[in-house]
Amino acid sequence: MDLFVSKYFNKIDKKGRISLPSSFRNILPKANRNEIILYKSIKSPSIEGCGVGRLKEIAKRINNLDFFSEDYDDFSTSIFSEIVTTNIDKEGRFLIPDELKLYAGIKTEAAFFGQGHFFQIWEPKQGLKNTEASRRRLLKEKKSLRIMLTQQK
Amino acid sequence: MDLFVSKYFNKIDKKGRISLPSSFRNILPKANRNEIILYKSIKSPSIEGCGVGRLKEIAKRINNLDFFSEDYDDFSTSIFSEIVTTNIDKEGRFLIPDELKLYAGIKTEAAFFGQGHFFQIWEPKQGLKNTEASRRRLLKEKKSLRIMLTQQK
DNA sequence: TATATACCCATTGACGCCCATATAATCCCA
DNA sequence: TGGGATTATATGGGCGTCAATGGGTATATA
Repeated sequence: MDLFVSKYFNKIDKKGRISLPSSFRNILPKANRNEIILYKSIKSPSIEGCGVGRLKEIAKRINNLDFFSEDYDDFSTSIFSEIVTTNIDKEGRFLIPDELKLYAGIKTEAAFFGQGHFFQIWEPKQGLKNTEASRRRLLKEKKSLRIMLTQQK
Repeated sequence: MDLFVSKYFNKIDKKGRISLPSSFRNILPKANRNEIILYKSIKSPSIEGCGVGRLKEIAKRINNLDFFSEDYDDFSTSIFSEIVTTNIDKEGRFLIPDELKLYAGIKTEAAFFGQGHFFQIWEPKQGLKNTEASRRRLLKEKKSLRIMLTQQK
């Protein structure tokens, strides 16, 4: 399995450390298993995270934009300056910067939600609420949902 | 990680020294780790900086402009003649020339914003304002944003 | 000599590394 | 196949190291 799936609820200790779920750690390439990137989600009060490989991919794409255009600056600023890298210690724990904790309303506990190629970190109650809301929205569109789920390759 | 990412707020001491963030220093090649180049940003009241190796990259980009255009001269003059090199001391600090501080409105504190292959130095409040503005512009162009953020490896 | 800058040393707080424990999961063998 | 033994995971805490910052002094340059 090379996708972030399932959800986990972990605690933040006195030093601000929290364990990245083991199954998430195992998805990171062995080369860069001790570092992840975090950034504010654009669409929700949550933190998104993934391995550093994804960042390099983004860097390449931005670098291909016209260097002297306004778009270049906007992307560069909004993405690079907003991204933080954080180290994972030998026990699999990392620090969530205060600014990001604030943004997501996280205090002593956090919920990890697998999202495939990345994951989200939520304040536990809000995260669960969001999951329910998503599900409800989907069920309202049963028709399209059925298409999604029954379609064979 | 070999990219300038995240943002940092450091102080300028009485002697005019300011610490280059540790994560930025580590990106500089060990060979030239005690020297960076600085220049006025063309598009904003900020200072841009990078390792000396990037000079070649900048030259290449300018070279790609039409040699007979006004832009070529303008960029060439504005950038190359404005570049200054500055040394980093054993503690990781350097001096920002007065002219550049003036240009960016920097007094006692400065904000470093990672921009991938280079970084920007801002007067803290203005830097934050600029980040917000960039983000707002990008959100208006949802299409391009989606391209940047959703594409998977 | 006066001003600027580099080098050296010191302080403080944050962070990484190491070790420890409890609980859960897995293994392994009789 | 049952159940003890081993391993893995989440969590707690001590302590040394490093980063950011301050300041004294030597060196250089004008």
